[in-house]
Amino acid sequence: MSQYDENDAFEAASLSLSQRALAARPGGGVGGSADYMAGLNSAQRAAVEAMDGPVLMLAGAGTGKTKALTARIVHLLRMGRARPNEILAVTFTNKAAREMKERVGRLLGEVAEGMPWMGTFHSLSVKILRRHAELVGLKSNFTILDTDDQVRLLKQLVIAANIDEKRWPPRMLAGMIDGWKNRALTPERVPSSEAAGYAHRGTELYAAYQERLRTLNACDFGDLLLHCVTIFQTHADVLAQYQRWFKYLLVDEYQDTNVCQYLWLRLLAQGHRNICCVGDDDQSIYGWRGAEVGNILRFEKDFPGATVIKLEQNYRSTPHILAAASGVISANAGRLGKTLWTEAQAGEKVRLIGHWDGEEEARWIGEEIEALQRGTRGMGKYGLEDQAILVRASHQMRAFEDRFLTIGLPYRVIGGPRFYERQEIRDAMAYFRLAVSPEDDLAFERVVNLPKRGLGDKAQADIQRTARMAGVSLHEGARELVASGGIGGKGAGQLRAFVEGIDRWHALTLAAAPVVDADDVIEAIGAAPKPMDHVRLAEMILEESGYTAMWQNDKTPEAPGRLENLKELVKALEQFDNLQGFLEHVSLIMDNETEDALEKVSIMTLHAAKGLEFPVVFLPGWEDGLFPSQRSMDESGLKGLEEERRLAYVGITRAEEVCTISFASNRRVYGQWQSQLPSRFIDELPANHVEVLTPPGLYGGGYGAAAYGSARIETAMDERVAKSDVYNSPGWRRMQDRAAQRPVSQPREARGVVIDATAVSAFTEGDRVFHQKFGYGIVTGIEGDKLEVDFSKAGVKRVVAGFVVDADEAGDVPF
DNA sequence: AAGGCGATGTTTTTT
DNA sequence: ACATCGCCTT
Repeated sequence: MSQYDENDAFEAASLSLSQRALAARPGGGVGGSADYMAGLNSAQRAAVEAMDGPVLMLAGAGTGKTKALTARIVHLLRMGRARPNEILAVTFTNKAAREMKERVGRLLGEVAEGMPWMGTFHSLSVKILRRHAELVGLKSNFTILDTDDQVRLLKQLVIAANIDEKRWPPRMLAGMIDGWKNRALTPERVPSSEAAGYAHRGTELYAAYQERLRTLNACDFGDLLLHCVTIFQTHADVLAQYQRWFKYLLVDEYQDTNVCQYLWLRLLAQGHRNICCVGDDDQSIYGWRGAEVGNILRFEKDFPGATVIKLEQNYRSTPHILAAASGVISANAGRLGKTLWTEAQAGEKVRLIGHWDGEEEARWIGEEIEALQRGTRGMGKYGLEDQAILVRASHQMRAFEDRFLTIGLPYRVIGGPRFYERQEIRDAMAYFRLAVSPEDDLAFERVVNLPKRGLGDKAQADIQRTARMAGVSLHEGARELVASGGIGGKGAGQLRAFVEGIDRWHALTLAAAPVVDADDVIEAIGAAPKPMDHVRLAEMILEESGYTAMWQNDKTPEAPGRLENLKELVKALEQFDNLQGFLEHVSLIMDNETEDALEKVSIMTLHAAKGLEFPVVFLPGWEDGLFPSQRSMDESGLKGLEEERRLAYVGITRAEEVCTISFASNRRVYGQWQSQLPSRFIDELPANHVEVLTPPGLYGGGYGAAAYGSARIETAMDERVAKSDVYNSPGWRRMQDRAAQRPVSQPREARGVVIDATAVSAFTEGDRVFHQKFGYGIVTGIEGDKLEVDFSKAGVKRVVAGFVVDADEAGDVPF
C-alpha cells in the first residue's frame, strides 16, 4: 500500500483518531499535567504551549527538539485546536517523517495513520500537485524523474542544440537548473546576469527542458515544489483553500530550507501565521545544495512578533564535549547564538591525536575500538554498535574498510549509494515501469539493449526516428519498425521479442492489479493469462528479459551482491498492492534502513551523521584541505569555511561520552602523497577540554610530547619538518616503492552487503573462496582464523576466515 | 556492436 | 589511485 495513495486526506479519514484521542483523556490537556508534557523542561514546555502565531524553536544539538515537536503536535490535538488532518508537519527526509509519526502515535496511544499531512516537502508536494496538476500543464498521473533520467533527457536537448557536450556537460546544466529551481526561478525569471552561463544558452535549454517534461507528463524533484509554489502564486483560490485547511504548520530542520521551500511555507502560513519552525543555525550544512541559512536567521523579520524559544539544555554529551563544540562554533560570525549546557558528569576530555599517515590512523582507530569494546581503556566498555567513525569525504572510508576487513572488525557503512540508486535497481525499475506504462520512453531507452540484444546506436536511432515520425512511443515505434522490416536480421528477432515481452508484461499488470475485479479484467483482455500477483510478475519480468541471467553470467565480484539486491527489491514488492504503487513509492523514498542486529562499528560522512548520536565517536582526517575542504573554501570562501566549521560542530556534538579527533601528517590524495597540516579547527578547540594523546609510532616524540596550547603550532611545524626528513629518507622511499608494487587494485565492495563475521567455516589450502570486497581467490595458507588468499583481482591478502565463503556458495545465488 | 584504451575529474546528498 | 566516459578499434 502506497504511502501516497490518493485517499482524500481532506476528508474524514482521521476524525475517528482525533475523537478517540481526545476522548481518551476527558478534560485532558487542561493545564500542564498531561502525560505528553511529562519530562519536558521549561523551554520545551514553552515551545509546546506557544500555539498561536509564528514560533521559532532554536534547538541546539541534543536538546530534545523532536520530543518538543511531537509533544506540540499532541498538544494541538488534545487542546482541540486542530484535527489530525489539519496539521501540516514537514520534514526533509522520510526517516524523519517516519520517526515523527511513530512518536506522535506513541504519545497519542494510536497509530498516527490519521496524520495525512505529515511528510517530506516532496511527498506533500506530490500530494498537492496530483490534485491540481492541470494548472501547470500536467496530468495528475505524472511520473517523477530521478536524477539519472533528468541528465539523460538534458543530454538529448544539449545535443539537439548543437552544443559541445564535452565543454558543457549536461550534468552541469542539470546542476544549474536544480539551482534555479531551488531558488524558485522559472525559466523566464532567471536573472539575465546568469544567462551567460552554459554557453549563453542555459535559460533557453531550461525552457526547452521544461517543455519536454510537460510533453512527457513528468516532473523532476525540483518541479514538485516549484509547481506547487507556482500554483499557490497564480491561483489565489487554491492557495486560500489550503491556508484554511492547514490550521497549524510545523517545520523540522528549518535551517536546511531553500528559497523555494521557504516560499512554499510562507504562502501556506500567510493568514493565520501559525507556523512553528524548528532548527539550529549552527547545524546548517547543506548550503551547497541550496539551503539558505538566511531563512532561519531572518525568521523574526519574516514573521514579525514571532516567539523565539531556545532549547539549550543538552541531554546528550558530557561538558567537555559540549565545550569543545562550543569553542569551535564560536569562531563563526552571524549566529543566532546559543549556549549549550548540561547537568552531566565531566567525563573524558576530547582526545586529540596525530598520526604519521592515513593508514596508521585507521590502524590506531581500529585498535582503539577493540580496546573500548573490551573495556581496557579505563573508560568503560562500549559495544561496536556504540561506536562511529565520521569522515568528511566518503573516500576516507576506504582506509577504514580495508583495515577492518583485514582485522575482521565488523562495520557498516551508513549512507553510500542509496538502494534505489544502484544500477541494478534502476534497471529493474525501468523494466517495471515499462510493464506498467509501455509508453515510458526513458525506461525503454534504458533497457532496450540491456542485457545486450544486439541493438546498438544504429538500431536505437532507427527506433527513435520511426517513433517520432509516427508520433508514438518508442515501444510502438519499435513495433512498427519490426513489422515494416526496417531493421536488420539479428536485431530484428530480439527487438520483436522485447516489444512482445513488454506487451505481455503490461497485460499481466492489468490482470494483476485489481484483485477484486480480476475476472472482468481478464475477460476484457480476452486471451489474457491467469491473474498473477505482482511479486511473481516482477520475478518473471526480470527472468524473461534476461536481466537476471545477465548478472548470473557476470563473473565480477560485485555481481552476487547485485543479484542479492534484486532479490531484496522483489521482496520489498510484497509490501505493496501492485507495481504502480511500488513505483510511486520508490520514486520518492530511499529505504536504506537495513537494521541488522549484528554488532558493528558505523562508518559514515559527517553529513550522514546529522541527527544521530553515539557514545563513542572518532573524527579522523582533521587536516586543512581535507577538513575544512579546500574545495569548499575555494568555491564559497568564508561562507564555505563557516559551513565546514558547522560540520565540525555537528561532528563533535554527535558524541555522548568519548570523542576522539585525529589527523595525519601524510595522506595520499588523488594518488599523490601529500604532507598535511592539522586542521585550523584543531586550533579552535579550547585547550582545557582537550587531552592530547601520544601516537603509538613514536616518530621522534609525537604531538603528545608537547604541551598543548599556543606552543602546539610551533611543535606541529617542527614535527612536520622532522617528519618530512623521514619522508625523504631512503628508507621511506623504499617503503613507498614496496607499497607501490603491491598489487592493490581492490574492487570497491557493493555497499550494504551484510558481512557475516560470525560464520566459521573450515577451509583448506587450495579452496576456491569468495570475498565481498576482493572477489574470488584461492586459499594459499591458513593461520588460526586468518587465511592467506590469492585473489584473482586483488592479489594476495590476509583475511579473516569469517569474511570469505566457499566460492561455489557465492556463485550460486538463487533468484 | 562491443570491448579495450586513454583522457578526465574527482566533497558533502535528499527527494 | 581510480573510476567513469567517450572514442577508437576490432
